[in-house]
Amino acid sequence: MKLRCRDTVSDEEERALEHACSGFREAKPKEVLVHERRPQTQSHLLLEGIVARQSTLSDGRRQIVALHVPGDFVDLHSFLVQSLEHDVVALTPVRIAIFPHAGLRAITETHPHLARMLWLSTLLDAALHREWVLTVGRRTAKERVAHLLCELHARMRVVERTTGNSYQLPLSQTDIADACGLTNVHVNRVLRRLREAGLARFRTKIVEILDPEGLAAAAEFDPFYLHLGGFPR
Amino acid sequence: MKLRCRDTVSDEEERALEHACSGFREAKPKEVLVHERRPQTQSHLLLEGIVARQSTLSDGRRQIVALHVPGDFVDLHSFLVQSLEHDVVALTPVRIAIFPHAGLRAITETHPHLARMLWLSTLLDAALHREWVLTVGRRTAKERVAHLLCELHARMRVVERTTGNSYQLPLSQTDIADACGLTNVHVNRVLRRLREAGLARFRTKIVEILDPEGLAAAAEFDPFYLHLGGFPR
DNA sequence: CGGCTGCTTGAATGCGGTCAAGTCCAGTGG
DNA sequence: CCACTGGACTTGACCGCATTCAAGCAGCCG
Repeated sequence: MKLRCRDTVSDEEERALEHACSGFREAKPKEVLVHERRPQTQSHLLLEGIVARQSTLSDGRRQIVALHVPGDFVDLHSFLVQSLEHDVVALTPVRIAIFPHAGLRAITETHPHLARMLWLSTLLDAALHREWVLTVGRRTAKERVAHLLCELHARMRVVERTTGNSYQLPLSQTDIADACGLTNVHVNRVLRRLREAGLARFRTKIVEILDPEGLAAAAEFDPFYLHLGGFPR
Repeated sequence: MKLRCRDTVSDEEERALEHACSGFREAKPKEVLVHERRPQTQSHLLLEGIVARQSTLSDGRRQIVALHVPGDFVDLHSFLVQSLEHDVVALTPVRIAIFPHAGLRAITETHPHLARMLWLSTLLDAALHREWVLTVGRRTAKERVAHLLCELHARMRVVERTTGNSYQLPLSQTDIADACGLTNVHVNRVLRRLREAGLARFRTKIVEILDPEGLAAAAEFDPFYLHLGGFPR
């Protein structure tokens, strides 16, 4: 639970955070963990698996607005906005830690530094959102998929879910398409092109990055926006 | 400065906030207020005018990732992430209030409720970002432009910058294009179609919404994501 | 006056979507 | 054991929305 090491977290703060956790939960793929527009009284920290935040237009067009890997606070923001404007859905089997809002609120009253760290984690979410706006707004299909593979590689590595240049990514091509603002058919074609270009491979739910520099160049990926550097807050 | 009335702000908190403001600044269109990747020591609250946060790919493709209207804290997040991954640019003549990070940090130590309000404002930013991901990822060109006009109308109304169903929007069509992930040429065509359909008009830097319900329907616009409802935090 | 920026419109191009058919499984049940 | 089923992946052919390229126009300013 001490995954958030962009700044030092004291033992006392770690205990305060553990104290705010009321329990755990598991869920299966496709299960909706949080429904949009329903008042929430707790937030969720992802321990294992992958979850998506997604919105759907009336005619069924679906967009994944964020993907989360283990260690991410999936809906910390519900603590202050009460109800979400999107669904939170498990894409794989997941394990989750639950944090009632009352406890989070108490932390903001008594542990300002820890509160800033939590605030920071929502700011990093926002930075990811902005990069995604850039991606779906201006990058080509090939760049989008390549960028997503690079981003997830970097984020998975932080939480030690990679083995060298490959990592498990138990998503369907349709999931990737909905994250990139493309169709599953076109994602399939793009993945083939990436494979044929010797850049990356995605099969049997495993991503292998064959040419890290080449893939990053093709995506114009620069991990700066992940703000991985630590400094005192 | 008491624009943030989603929850009550006490006199004492208002004074604390005013105390944290170190001064003011003006800038002309196209001026870069904050450069990406440069360490920051202060944040900026927009008082008058419109600013954009934008990223640019190496070949010049530009994406506006956020637009700000008076009353918005443009880069409050620099307080915790130190340097931004995007530029902050004035699109019109602007007037700005400056808040050194030290003062903001002090607020988090001594005014937990005010700190939560500031945190909330960054969460609302993130909610806007997510809606934009949905927009550029899944909406058609016509829907995108219509949605932007609706969103800005709602946001401008909150800060009393509207007169009935019209408001000043001193942006170029290229700015709108870069916000919507389109080209200026196509935005021009879409605006014509919106006008011919009797939905909205945008000329001489003024937006007139001729058919609010029709425009919202065409955009599938629902202001819920703006989280305008107030409740205690 | 020229020069610049932004708006407008037309014609051609192309990226990604749509539609459709077919393949490859893992799971299920006869 | 194999037939059946459903879901995800793959590939091809065609289509269309938005881009690109280009030209012309309007307003503003030195």
